[in-house]
Amino acid sequence: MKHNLIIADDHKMFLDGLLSILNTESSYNILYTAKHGGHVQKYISINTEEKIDLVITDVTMPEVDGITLNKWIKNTDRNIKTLVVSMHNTPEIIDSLIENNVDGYLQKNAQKEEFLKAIETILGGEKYFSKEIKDIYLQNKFEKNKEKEIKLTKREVEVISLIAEEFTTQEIADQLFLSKHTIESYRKNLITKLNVRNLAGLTKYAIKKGYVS
Amino acid sequence: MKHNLIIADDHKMFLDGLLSILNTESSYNILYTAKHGGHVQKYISINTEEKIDLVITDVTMPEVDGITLNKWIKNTDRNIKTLVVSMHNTPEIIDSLIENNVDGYLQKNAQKEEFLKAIETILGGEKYFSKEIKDIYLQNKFEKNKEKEIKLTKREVEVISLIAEEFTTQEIADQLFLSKHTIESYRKNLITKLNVRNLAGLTKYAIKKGYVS
DNA sequence: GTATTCATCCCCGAAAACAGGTATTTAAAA
DNA sequence: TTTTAAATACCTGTTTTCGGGGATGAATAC
Repeated sequence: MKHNLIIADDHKMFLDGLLSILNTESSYNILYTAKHGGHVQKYISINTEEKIDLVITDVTMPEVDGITLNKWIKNTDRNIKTLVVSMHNTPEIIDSLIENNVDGYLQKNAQKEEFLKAIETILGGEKYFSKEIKDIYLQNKFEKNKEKEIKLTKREVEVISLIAEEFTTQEIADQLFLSKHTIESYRKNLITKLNVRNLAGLTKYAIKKGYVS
Repeated sequence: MKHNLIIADDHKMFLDGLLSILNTESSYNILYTAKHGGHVQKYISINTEEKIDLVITDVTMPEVDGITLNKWIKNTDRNIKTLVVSMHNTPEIIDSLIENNVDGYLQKNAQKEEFLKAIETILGGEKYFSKEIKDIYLQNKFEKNKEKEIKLTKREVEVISLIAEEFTTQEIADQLFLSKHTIESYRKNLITKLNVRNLAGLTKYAIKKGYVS
């Protein structure tokens, strides 16, 4: 049984290349090609009865881009797979697409073999991402996690250290020549910032970080 | 200049042996021998002007024993050295004597050479204890320290663990199916027992002991 | 040059912790 | 068997923490 494909890309050259690859394979039936996402949306909306297996789309297109198109398709209940093919691969684009359940992502400079493999994989129900894309995605994820790493200011470290050394708010205020309200604020902020519940949590954090022994 | 000695021992055989050893040394002058401590006390009390350098005494004697005698001698201002010689060496006896500033302690089965060495050492102003006695004393000290080590009961460990896991008193009570008053008691006892000031201290202890990570 | 972060200070009310006891029952140890 | 230790529970206060706000000046970053 043939699979029905739709292709959206505003670069004629790339579109032709892709078509020539797909035409060597007898199992793919190109239903429709479009220059931007809006056309694809319209086509899908009209042909409600037609089985559409896969939409291959570029990211950068006039009017309705690939990101929007993918999101739109995944919001239908038609079980249409999506394969995004792009020239520029920013982490933001990849992130957004994966967040919206895209089925695959390739760079445009991919080889014929990889295109066919990606399409096959996706039609088989699995996801396909090129190695480069996976790397970009993960690298970005790690960096974001790093950003999420809680950074305490000098003062906060001072305060949490003294807290873990069993001093009360008032005592810490006296030692640092600050108002007790200030220390209270620090304690409160630390509890929120470090996502703990109380002194015990603060103390554990301080020990883990080596602020106290 | 000869040193003046007094010997107290209710075992004639040992007394004779000791005398024979000391008589081979021309520098010791045996002032007096007694069968129990009371006689020594009386002798010392009466002869206030006489220089008495050393009292060698047994521990187990009728009426006034060696421990009492040592204590009594050390309470005078006569600077009289004491050497205790005993058959049975319990840590309690050794402890008590050292506590009361005894100058030496030997086992009765010591060799002639050790006796002489002990006496010389003591008369020279230093303390002398046989190796065995030192070992018994230290071993006992270590054990007592171990006893002093704070031991938490099973329940206390449970409670301090939960405290360090940032649960409140009420939450811990609920988890252990106990009254919140009970947990409050535990928290309070722990603070006292572990000599800390607050939750932070309890948490640090729990971490050090590996109750939480 | 404006937005954000840092350091600082303040208020309030509820909840929890802290300090200082006492008391009962049970189990273990001396 | 008497004493001691452990586990449990309660009472009365005071202090501290916690969670929710808001505010301001100075420095830093974009």
